[in-house]
Amino acid sequence: MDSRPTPADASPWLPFENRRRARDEKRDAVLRVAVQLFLEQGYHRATLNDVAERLNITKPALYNYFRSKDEILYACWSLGRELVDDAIAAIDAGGGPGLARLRKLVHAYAELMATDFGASLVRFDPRDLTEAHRRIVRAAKKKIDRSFRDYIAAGIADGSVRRCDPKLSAFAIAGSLNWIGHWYQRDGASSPAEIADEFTLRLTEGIAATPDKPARGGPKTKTARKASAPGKQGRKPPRGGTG
Amino acid sequence: MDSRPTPADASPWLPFENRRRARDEKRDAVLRVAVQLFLEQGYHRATLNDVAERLNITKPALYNYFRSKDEILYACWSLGRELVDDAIAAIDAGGGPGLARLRKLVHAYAELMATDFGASLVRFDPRDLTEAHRRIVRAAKKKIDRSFRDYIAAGIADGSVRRCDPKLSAFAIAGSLNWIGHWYQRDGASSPAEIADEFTLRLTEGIAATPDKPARGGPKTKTARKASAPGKQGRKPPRGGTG
Amino acid sequence: MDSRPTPADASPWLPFENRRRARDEKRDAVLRVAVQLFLEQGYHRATLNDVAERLNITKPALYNYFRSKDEILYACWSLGRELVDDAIAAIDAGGGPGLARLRKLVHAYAELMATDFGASLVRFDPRDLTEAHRRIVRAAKKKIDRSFRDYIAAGIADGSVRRCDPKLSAFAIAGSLNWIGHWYQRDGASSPAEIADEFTLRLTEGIAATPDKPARGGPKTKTARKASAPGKQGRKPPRGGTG
Amino acid sequence: MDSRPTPADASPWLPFENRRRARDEKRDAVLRVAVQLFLEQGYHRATLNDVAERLNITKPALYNYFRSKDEILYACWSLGRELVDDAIAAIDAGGGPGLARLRKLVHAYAELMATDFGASLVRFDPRDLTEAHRRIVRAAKKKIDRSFRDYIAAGIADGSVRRCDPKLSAFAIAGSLNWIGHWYQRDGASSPAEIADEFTLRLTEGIAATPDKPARGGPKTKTARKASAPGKQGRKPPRGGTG
DNA sequence: GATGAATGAGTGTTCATTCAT
DNA sequence: GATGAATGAACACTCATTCAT
Repeated sequence: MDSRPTPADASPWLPFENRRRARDEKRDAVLRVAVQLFLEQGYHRATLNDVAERLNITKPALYNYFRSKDEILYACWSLGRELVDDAIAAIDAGGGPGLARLRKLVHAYAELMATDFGASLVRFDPRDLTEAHRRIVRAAKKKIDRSFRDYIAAGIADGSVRRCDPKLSAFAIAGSLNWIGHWYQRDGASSPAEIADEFTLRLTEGIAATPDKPARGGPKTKTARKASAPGKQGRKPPRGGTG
Repeated sequence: MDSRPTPADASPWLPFENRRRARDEKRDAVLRVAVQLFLEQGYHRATLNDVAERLNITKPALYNYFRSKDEILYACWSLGRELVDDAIAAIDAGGGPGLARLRKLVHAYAELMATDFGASLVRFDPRDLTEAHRRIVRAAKKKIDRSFRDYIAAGIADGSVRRCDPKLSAFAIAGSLNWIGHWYQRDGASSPAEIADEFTLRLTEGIAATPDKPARGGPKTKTARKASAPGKQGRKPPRGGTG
Repeated sequence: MDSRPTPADASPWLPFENRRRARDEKRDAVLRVAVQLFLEQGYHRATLNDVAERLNITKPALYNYFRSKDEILYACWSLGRELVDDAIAAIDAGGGPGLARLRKLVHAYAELMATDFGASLVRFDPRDLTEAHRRIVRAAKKKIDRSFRDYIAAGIADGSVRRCDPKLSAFAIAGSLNWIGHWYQRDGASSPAEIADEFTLRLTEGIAATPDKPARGGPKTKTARKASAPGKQGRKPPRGGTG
Repeated sequence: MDSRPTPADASPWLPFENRRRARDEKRDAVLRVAVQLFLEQGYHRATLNDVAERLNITKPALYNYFRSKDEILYACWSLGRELVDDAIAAIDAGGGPGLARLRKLVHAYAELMATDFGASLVRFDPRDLTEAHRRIVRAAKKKIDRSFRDYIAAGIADGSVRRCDPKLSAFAIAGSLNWIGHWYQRDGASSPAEIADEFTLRLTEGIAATPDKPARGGPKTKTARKASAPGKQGRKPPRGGTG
């Protein structure tokens, strides 16, 4: 048995396997493995050798796809960013009252935080990037923050959200969500969908105009909601909230 | 102008200065500089040479006070932990309804997150520590988390807090607070006290039994609350909530 | 003039030379240079830089072949051990009376002590090795000692050796031989073969059953025995016997 | 209980003890501890801190008695040398046939090899000394070797020793003896006196003019010779002769 | 496209030695 | 005489990166 987190067949370089998959596929494989390793061991402790080893290739081969270690880091982050951007774009496209949109974002963001690339967004240290990339990261984060605030402001305007400071509220909500990226573990007690459901409810009930009466579950998930009556204590985030 | 964050006179080794301060004072100076540097540049990028240089000593001199780099890291973290423990002890000693205690904790914790040693608690990576220290860290974090939950549970019992899942709520609150350690900057728009006041209000209003009517300001701070009417947009967290 | 003991062409890394020799050849070259340097300067005084320099490579390149300095030390020792083991195996395979086998061993061992890898066996300090390797070393030494004793015991049994304490006699003989590793120098007055001949004679005459009548020269060497009549003072160990 | 090899009271700096002993006494104490540590751990692994610690003093205090670490090493060696010189002087003063004197030397030398300062002579590496000291060491060793050869030559002249090559014989004998310094352990099976007796017998029986008839025991020791008939297997050197 | 081999720059750590007190 | 503190010089080891093949 192979106890490595990534099943060996995730690597397009597997020996005895067709080695002619598209370049992009290989690039993606590098990122999948890298993001995992970076999260698992931390960027500085994880060596390119580790990455290469898990891919059944050698270290210099990585340089066919990336120019440097920090470029890999950036690419990981970038993939995570795309996910958030897509989510935001979809929500924006959907329209609806501010509170609904906020809830959709919270839900999507929470789920993303439970993915490798999503967690990249908050667990990687921008100081490991080049200045150029660092600037891009800063801008992207600002944009995401903007969305939170905009939805809240819109909600206030359309009456779905109580009067409050959008900046600060966005801030508190995002902080809570970001933290998920630090504690979530695949083998934890709660599934990403469950966590997302709960956080959607909890993080918005405080600012909803009509407290306590969201349609419970907001953006529906196909999640098997394992018999937890609303209002009852049921959700179980795996570890302590202090990280 | 000296652009270094620590004013030079923070070092007991300053040339031409009285070198006879106590050993503990020097040890503390090392920690003050180290925690700063670790936060500023990240643990791995900050070298012991950097630390020593800022103290006007040489690298090996550090080994008079600490046995290894990771021991310095642990000592920094340890100091932060003491601060939290003291705060919790004081609150426990004070008694009062669950909600009041929760607010005190939120307030104290938020303020701590704006200090170097406080931020250590959430910004240092336990994987940089020895296994022994890592275990201590884990236990301490669990204990802090416990306090959040206990206060909430007590609040529910005494009627000061609405029925909710203590675990999850503690989780959301602590997540939001921890995040402060990641974005707070000394030169930001809001003072630690202001941030603490706001977070105390916002993070607990959602679960208070009688929403919207906290005595506004919870644990009073002597903070000059610069004319910001409740409900109006006044608080200014420096950067986006997405870290 | 190049005063270095190893002629430059011993290095497969010589500049402007074909660099494509086999990996094992390079590994061996490292060992050849390392053992030399370790004997010459002592393990602690010899740095990996020294080793690398003599090989026209850089220090980290050594890590392609060995994981640590002490692993190099062990590998040197290990090569020496193989030589002894082979000699013993050959003698065991050959059979013959105890005394004859003892003489063969003394002869072979003496000659080995005059080689770099042979001297490793007695000049390297096992305390520089890891515990695991140290155990192997101890076991190997015990096994060699065993052979000396067994041959003596066999000799007593078959009448070729006088009655004596095999343990102690083996001890005295081996001690004398081991010491060769400490004083022998390539540029000394006696060749390894000469030394081996003499020691074979002297160290066994005391315990031979029929004193004074070994076939003079025991295991014949093709050594040019430079006109030294038996009984006359001819052999010239380079330096004093006190090391 | 104190498990350290040297009883604590060997240190003139022991707390609560009269601290006013003579300077030389302290110097000697340093040497006693140093030689022990150097033999125990090896010169390079033993730090001056280790030495100081065992003496209940601090590292710089050592510099009151010695100018450098290698001077301590030399002083240890020097003490050992005195012991041998004294023995030789006594033997020379005593006169007697060559064989008798040789046996006295072998006996005395063997016993010395079982002492810390005696072992210094053969276990310390002269390359750790300054060039000046190294020269002294070389000269001293030559002189000792000279004595062995002289006694043998005298023995041949007076008929007590069989015709042989004095140089080589001295060499083999001394080698065997030196090796004792490498394997002797205080807690071994044989006492120094027993070892000395045995080696005196064995190492000279081969070259005695009338083999097998030494007055058994040569230079008498008061050693309790635990019932071991001559010629029978009785002596038990603790470990293998291969070091 | 991939690799084996090599490197340069750096990092924590050790330790004999010095010096002001 | 003794110490606490500091230092300089080294050293083993790591790792991202390069390059000839």
